[in-house]
Amino acid sequence: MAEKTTYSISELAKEFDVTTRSVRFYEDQGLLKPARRGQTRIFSSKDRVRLKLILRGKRMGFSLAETKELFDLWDETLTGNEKQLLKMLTILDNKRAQLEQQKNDIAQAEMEMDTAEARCREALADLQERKEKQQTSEQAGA
Amino acid sequence: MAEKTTYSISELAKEFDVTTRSVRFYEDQGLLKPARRGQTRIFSSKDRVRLKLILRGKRMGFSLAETKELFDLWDETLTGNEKQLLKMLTILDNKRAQLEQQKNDIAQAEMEMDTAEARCREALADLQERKEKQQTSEQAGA
DNA sequence: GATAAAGTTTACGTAAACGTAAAGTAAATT
DNA sequence: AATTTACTTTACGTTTACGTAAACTTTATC
Repeated sequence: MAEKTTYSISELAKEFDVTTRSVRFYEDQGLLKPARRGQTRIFSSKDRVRLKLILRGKRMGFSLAETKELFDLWDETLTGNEKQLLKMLTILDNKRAQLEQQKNDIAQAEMEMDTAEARCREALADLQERKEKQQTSEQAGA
Repeated sequence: MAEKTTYSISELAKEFDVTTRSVRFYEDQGLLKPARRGQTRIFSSKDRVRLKLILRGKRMGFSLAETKELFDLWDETLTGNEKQLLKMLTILDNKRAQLEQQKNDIAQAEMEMDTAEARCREALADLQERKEKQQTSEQAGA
């Protein structure tokens, strides 16, 4: 049961629910580097992983340029250059700080959504009460 | 010690580290509704809160349009219309789902950053070893 | 062999979120 | 009175992340 190793552009597009245009654009920007058979793009499972990372990055508010920077840096670490490795470590630190900020933001947002929901439910309950009162007063009047 | 209740555009810009251009743009898009003294904008603490929410939203990857939608909906809930209240509740649910997705994304990213950092540190350790070996061999050769 | 289906390049168009002058007003300072 | 300082509006420019159309090739199907 080996993992599938190559993908067509439309296979990837369908799997991740993006347009082929987007995939080609990501290649154009240097985020994907599919092989070619003639003109046709052939995506590897590495490309697939990168696409997944691109999209997650987008959901997290990262620009394509930011994501590309990470990809490039990561590739450079494979050369083992000490300077690059250290740079990668500090960048990882920065990203961690960003994630902390995002977690805080999310926690705040969740709290505010809790109080917002509570207020909505109260307002709805009030409306219900009024409805019932109106019904009883109608009964009394009948 | 009452909270300050009004702010100039540059006060807000400085506090939140955005340009006055951005603040004016947010007003233009209907996200802020400062009062005026003559032509000059006078921002209330409500405006200040909204600006804070706008920026948090941006950090979380929300567009201005999305944030505006939330603002508008929230304002509408104050009228107490039942339909609006129910709509608000379902939208809150959707946003919660989004936040869950983001939390998953963040958790995934953190894990991958852990392994990335580990690989960096290993590579650095390898480099250190080689350096030391070279030094000892130099000593032996001398 | 025609024709559809999936792929390609090239290129212009667009929405979002501002940046960046340009030109003017209004109040405070020298 | 002149100038600095903080505002204002108007409006064109820019970047990002694609959409969309045109014109073409390659492969599969009838």
